[in-house]
Amino acid sequence: MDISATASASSIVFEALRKAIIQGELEEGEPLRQDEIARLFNTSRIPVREAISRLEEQGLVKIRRYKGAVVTELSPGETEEIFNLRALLEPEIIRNAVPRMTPELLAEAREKCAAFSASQDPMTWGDLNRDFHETLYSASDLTFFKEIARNAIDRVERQIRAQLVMSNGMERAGVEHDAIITACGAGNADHAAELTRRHIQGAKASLLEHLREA
Amino acid sequence: MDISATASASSIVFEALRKAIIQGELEEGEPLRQDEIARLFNTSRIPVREAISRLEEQGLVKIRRYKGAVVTELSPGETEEIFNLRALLEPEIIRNAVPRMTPELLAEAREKCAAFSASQDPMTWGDLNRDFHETLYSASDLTFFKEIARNAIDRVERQIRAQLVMSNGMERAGVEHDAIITACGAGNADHAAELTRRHIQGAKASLLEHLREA
DNA sequence: ATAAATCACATTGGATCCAATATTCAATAT
DNA sequence: ATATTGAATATTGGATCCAATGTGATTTAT
Repeated sequence: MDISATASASSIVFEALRKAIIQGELEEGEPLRQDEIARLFNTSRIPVREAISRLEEQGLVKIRRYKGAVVTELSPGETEEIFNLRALLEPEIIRNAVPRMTPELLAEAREKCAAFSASQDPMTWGDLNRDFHETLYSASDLTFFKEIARNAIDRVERQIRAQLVMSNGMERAGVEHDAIITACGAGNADHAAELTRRHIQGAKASLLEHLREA
Repeated sequence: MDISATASASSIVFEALRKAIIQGELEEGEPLRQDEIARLFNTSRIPVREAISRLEEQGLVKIRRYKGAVVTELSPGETEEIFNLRALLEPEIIRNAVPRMTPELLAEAREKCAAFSASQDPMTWGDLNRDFHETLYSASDLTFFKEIARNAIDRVERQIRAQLVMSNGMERAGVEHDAIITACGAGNADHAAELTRRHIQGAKASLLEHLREA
């Protein structure tokens, strides 16, 4: 079933560009050339333009007429605001998710958590971190909350990755992940939510401190 | 300055379709025919398709490949979730806005508030209501919060309008607006935030009750 | 008469082409 | 030498055309 659900060219390009942006392969402020992208995907500029339109609606790029699209740049103040948004939304997602977590899902999340802490390769930290959180969130049925949170995370994913590699970012994240999943396992939704909020606020604080130094 | 900032065809079509959807001119589930829309705006299907791509990213339409786009339908559960999202975000926007409100802005908001309560034409209630809230929010500098809130409101604008015309919707909204703006005028940000939260929760409750009846 | 198959039409997805604007760089004037 | 103008090039926005898929009516077989 679900035959012929092949993705359209436009959605393939969209997902690929999204990934390239949040992974930092495309720098902030870097222009997206339609022709170049079209050649890259063996397609025409039409699907590329639809993909770029979508990216702008997601806030990942800015379009200026006849000038093209560039990867959105965030000021420290804007970064802080998005972390505050996350600190408001994601605890609610966790609170909703905890009573819906099956033993299987908890086991999977523990694996992801361990994989994150065990990884030695900084290139994978961002993905493993996100993978862990998304696994927890997947138990929640708050589809819109998750949609917004996903977009908020997308917008600051680059900074999250930066935060992980700096000072004791990984170490602290690992400890906090352990605490969150313990609370989830104990079925303590409120505590898991509060830990998630602090996890996000903590990341924000250390990130902003780092930005101030630089 | 800022000459030649003419809007592209695609953004004109996007805004027009967005308006048509949130105002209910296009029914839930109604298909959007690219050709028809293109003719309507004296343009080709290309800008129309970019506009529709944007609308999907905003959640206002759903696209199914080779079948086209239809106006998104919301279940009562989804409607409730979006109101809960609003109840989380909009109080924060107000809390942030209150200390930034100038006397001029307060005066403008009072006018909008009065215009809303005074209007006898149900067709205008939705716009006047939104106009009032947006005026208050405009004082806030939480651009992302406002962006998300705007989208959340877009998605349930139809239901908000329905809620206003039913039972004592207008009357209650008028009273609650008065209380909110009084708190804003007094500089009591926390109280204004709490009143906003209750305003949204109240609208949600009466809307859901109405949906259960029908 | 009914159900399956087929064909014509409608609609969307994508490619190619043209127009409008921006950018670059050389030529010219001061 | 530097600033300015203007042409050549690059890039985006939009129109038109073609291919792929869906839809609905009609035909045909049972």
